Amino acid sequence: MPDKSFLNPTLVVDIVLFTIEDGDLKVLLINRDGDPFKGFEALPGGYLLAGETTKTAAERVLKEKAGVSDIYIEQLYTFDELNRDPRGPVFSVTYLALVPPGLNPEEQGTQHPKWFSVKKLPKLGFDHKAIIDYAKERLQGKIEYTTIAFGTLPKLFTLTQVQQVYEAILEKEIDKRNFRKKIDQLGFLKETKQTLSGMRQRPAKLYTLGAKSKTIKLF
Amino acid sequence: MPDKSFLNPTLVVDIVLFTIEDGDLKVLLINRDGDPFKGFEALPGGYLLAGETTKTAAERVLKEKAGVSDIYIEQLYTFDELNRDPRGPVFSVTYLALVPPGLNPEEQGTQHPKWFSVKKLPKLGFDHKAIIDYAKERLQGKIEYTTIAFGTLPKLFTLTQVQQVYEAILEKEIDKRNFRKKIDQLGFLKETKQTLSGMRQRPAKLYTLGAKSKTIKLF
DNA sequence: GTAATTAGTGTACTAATAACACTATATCAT
DNA sequence: ATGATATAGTGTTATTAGTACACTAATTAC
Repeated sequence: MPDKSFLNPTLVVDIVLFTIEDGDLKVLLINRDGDPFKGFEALPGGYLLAGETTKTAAERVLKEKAGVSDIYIEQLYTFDELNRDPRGPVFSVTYLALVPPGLNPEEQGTQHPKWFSVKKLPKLGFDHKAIIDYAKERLQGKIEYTTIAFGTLPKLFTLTQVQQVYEAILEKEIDKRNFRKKIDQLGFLKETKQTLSGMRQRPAKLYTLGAKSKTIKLF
Repeated sequence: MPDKSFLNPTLVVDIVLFTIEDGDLKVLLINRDGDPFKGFEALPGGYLLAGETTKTAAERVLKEKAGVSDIYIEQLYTFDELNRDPRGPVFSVTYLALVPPGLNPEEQGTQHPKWFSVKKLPKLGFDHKAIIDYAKERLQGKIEYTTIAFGTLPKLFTLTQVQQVYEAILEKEIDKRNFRKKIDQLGFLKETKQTLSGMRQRPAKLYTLGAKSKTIKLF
């Protein structure tokens, strides 16, 4: 066991919760009501409780602060710059999480979290800007060879919605026919008999994510 | 700051140091001379010292236990199962590191580390088997789109050596002409005027890694 | 019933990948 | 010296994947 010359930093978790809204990748942030970085926005996060792993703690924080559970979550990176918190060495085990759109976190959480487009982020406390950038890179990387993108979609979705997710995350336009051709030949989507009608246009077929869909080579 | 109901686990670093020897991916392990897991092999690792980040600590441990420095190293994952250490909650921030072959760690380190092929690992303590598996997956993934493989090669190397590294890491054979064609069209290797002679065959040209070589799309 | 809006579809060209075998140049043995 | 051995080095063809591009279909709104 470590003696006095060893360092045992405080450990926290911080979560980068993304969603796609209006074709834009958005991240959930909470305005800090105390020092340090009072008045700045910051990622939802917190300390570990006894008996918690970092993942359990991250899931609890998401439930408490954003009212979400049972969503896609994966460990991102451990940020450990010694001066990342002015109070002393606080290492942050960070998580990347995804929710479908339509969630109104302001009504759910206790600290009034809000969605911000990653394209115009406000002033952020700590190293949270770097954490969000890293999370975005991870998401952009993994969308190419996993089905992670479907974490931002409801259980039933249209092909246009899928394409919009890819376009928002990759920040580029994709040709509709080529996109559908590739989705089709990968064969991990299951067509349902339902359609999405009520729009002022032709109804779109609804799909679900099939079984064999974790590490297929995508784009 | 956390009060008594918060958990502040002990933090350690563990390093998965790989090399390629005889066409095989090998990992450096140290036989444990104390409990827990006395007599089992384990990854080199240790506690943080005051003023260290996890990366600094990992580099120090590598220097102390394997006698290596200035090598490729990247953070891998933070393992935090509550029962991964029988003594209590000990979270491990793990690193993936690479060295060129030819290093004899047994003569360098104080605790007689040895190379083991990842294909036939001995009994390992803690969750170190899972950590090595994860490191291997990361390496296999990153070799496809980065130049990480060159971390296991000396500054000057032949194309055959490069191919052997790819074959060892990906655990499959690659066609020589197709391999060289792709390496050539990616254009991040610089031919030198030196050759590797003294073998009982035609001398091979020696190459170095060029500048623009971090995130090129490879295989 | 006509305008507006998004859903849904195929073909031709280009680029990347995969399969495949021989010649070149050194050392070694005699 | 010369022939055997061992690895270095090199092109072509066939297949597969990726890219560019424009019209018809089905619904709702007026």
